[in-house]
Amino acid sequence: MGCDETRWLEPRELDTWLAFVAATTLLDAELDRQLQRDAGMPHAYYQVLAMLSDVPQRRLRMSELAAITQSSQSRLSHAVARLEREGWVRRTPCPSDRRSTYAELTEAGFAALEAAAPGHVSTVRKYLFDRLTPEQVGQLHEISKAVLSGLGIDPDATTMPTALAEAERRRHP
Amino acid sequence: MGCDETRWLEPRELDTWLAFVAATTLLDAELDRQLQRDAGMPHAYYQVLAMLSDVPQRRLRMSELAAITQSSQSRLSHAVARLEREGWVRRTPCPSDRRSTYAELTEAGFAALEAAAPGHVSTVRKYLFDRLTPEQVGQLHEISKAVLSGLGIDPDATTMPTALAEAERRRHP
DNA sequence: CTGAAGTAGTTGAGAACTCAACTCTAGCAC
DNA sequence: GTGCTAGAGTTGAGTTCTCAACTACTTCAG
Repeated sequence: MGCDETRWLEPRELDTWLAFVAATTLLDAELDRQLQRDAGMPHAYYQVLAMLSDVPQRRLRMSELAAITQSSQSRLSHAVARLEREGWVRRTPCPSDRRSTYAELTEAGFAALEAAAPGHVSTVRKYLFDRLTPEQVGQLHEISKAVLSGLGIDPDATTMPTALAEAERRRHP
Repeated sequence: MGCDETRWLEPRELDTWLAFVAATTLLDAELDRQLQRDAGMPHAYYQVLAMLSDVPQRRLRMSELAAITQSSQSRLSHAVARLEREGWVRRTPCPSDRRSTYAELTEAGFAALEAAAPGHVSTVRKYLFDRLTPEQVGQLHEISKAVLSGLGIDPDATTMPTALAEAERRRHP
């Protein structure tokens, strides 16, 4: 019969897949562990602070912030609630659209980020960039962008200047 | 002063890092969503069943299983508890070492895996391998192995035959 | 202006994970 | 043998995340 239409992974693909899953799983765990231990926050929260720090006025609407951190609205809402309890982020209502809320990095939040950054960056170096040749960095960039576009994401939207332009354009089309 | 010894990421590296984090975060979320929706299990649990299915007798010691699924012992213990409640895995004591426990795939577990596999594989294809050229698959494999070895993992240990040999050798050195 | 549909954000319940503390067993020194 | 250190696994508390339901506001058709 015409059963089993599934196109399984070829051996090369399977090996690649298993290695890729293992590498990303462990790398992510390592990043979380380092940040949690040394800075008291998981990687996802670091990203929130980092994105806010890199933006004019150090504030963004919740939905913009969710978009550039690859977070669901719900997840971001819980995250910001925690960051706010910590005193690292402040929520303020948006005057022009009263549905919206600004998330704004506080001084304490900026200080926490500055304290966390060196350890985080050196972890990223240690486990990723130090192991790769310059060509491999380029390859990884291309591969990541290819995957992103497959997920319906404009690959430039993960880079701050463009991410902002995107968000801006979305509001004033 | 000689402060700020941190070697920050260069622009190329930063772009690569942001794209990589975004891609892996979203890809992982997509895999979890697909499996949770269509098979009632997260990706991590799928991996447990998949690894067990691929092994003689469809059973492994908990610690071996933890190693090849990149899981902490605690995480695996919780996971297997859930899979056991579901009737997909059975725990049996190991006679030769009474500290150890076997996790064994049940018939129902095998059936659940068989039912889940096509959808999972086609998601992996759709969002990863379909977007990559054959060269990029090779590059991704090399990059993943480089990262794994940086994490102190033998990259071959994610491939089943070798993973078993490793575990075997560890027991009878 | 009214109401329908869409957008922004929050909330609560439950699932999954982390960390540290714990039990039980093995292997080894003496 | 006795005691000591190490290994295998579990547990519980606390944290983060997901999903679905919800509120509140905006936009736009008519």
